[in-house]
Amino acid sequence: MADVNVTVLKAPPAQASNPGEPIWDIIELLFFAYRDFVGDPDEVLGKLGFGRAHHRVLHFVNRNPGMKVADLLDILKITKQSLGRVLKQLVDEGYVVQKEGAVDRRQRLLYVTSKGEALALKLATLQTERIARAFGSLGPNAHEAAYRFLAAMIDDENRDGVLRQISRASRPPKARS
Amino acid sequence: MADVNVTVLKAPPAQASNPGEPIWDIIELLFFAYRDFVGDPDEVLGKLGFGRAHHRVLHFVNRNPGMKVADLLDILKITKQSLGRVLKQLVDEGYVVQKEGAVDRRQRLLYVTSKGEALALKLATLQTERIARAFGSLGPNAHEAAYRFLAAMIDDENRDGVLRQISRASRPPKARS
DNA sequence: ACATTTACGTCAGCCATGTTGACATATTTT
DNA sequence: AAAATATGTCAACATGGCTGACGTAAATGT
Repeated sequence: MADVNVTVLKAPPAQASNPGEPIWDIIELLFFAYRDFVGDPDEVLGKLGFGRAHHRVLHFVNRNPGMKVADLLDILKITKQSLGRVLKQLVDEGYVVQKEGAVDRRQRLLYVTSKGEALALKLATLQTERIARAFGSLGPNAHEAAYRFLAAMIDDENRDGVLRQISRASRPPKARS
Repeated sequence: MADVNVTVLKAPPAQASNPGEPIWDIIELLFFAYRDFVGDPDEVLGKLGFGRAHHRVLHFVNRNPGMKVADLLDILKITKQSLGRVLKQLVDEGYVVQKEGAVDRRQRLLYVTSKGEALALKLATLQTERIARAFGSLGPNAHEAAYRFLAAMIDDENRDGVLRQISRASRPPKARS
């Protein structure tokens, strides 16, 4: 029996949002919540000589095996030079491999190794524990509420693409010869 | 009549959370939502030669007029050297002023100028528009749901302090001679 | 009264990770 | 054959974290 917190907090918003006035509470909560959220993996990453940039690359490669470098650049919205630096380290240390594309041999399709998958899972588990703890302290529809709120916060132009990518990721192992 | 989006999206979570498995959708949505959220102010800041570090300092000084430097360091969790760099620029360019503490004259209490307040408000308004748009596309209790989710995501040790700080911020103008 | 602690500032240098710009190489497309 | 595409690389620079050392003024403790 895990130590699950099932207390349903009755926390009211700090303010009634007057029209036109900044929504200070959500602005600040996003800052604090995100900082704690991304802070969890830092200790593990630090021991390996990696940073958050490595985490992001490893995460998305793990979730989208066989993705192109260009796709990764699109998701991360950084330059290929910035990506190249951290990607090279991940490849050199055996967390990621690049395979020549079968159909288009210019492509270097990205895959995690088992070592990389293990690390990605370890980091995701840390973050999942925080999320699960939060959901446990809220009502039964907490997951759906969080999903809808976060999805609605994404740029209109990106939202559909992101949601599609999230739902299809890690479904078919994208069988490759 | 503003162009308010009142469509209530019926977006289901991408996955039923199997126990012990990473909650991939929320992990990724946090990444994308936060990136778009903090991206809004960047253009404005860039024109002024400022970055996100300046934004954070300006934001919290605006919200907590008269705060001590030590308090700001606690909130931001950075070193005084890192803070000093951006704070000095904000002071030099007339966005923030430091006043000697009346009771403890070692303290340099921080206040935004009217120029600083105007910028803080401009940036907060950009982010508020995104949040309001999101809430508009969700149900009537979206604000409370988001508040509770984000609060639950904060470290247990910090949560009460953060919530207290959020609720009392900008209430009393902290009258000062 | 004097010693210590506290609040803050500063100098110097390092690191991680973002940027632009230019150029190279292999491969596919036209 | 020429042009476009996918990727890599070199060089230089900016931002914003960090550590360590040191300084100064004011408050606090004995």
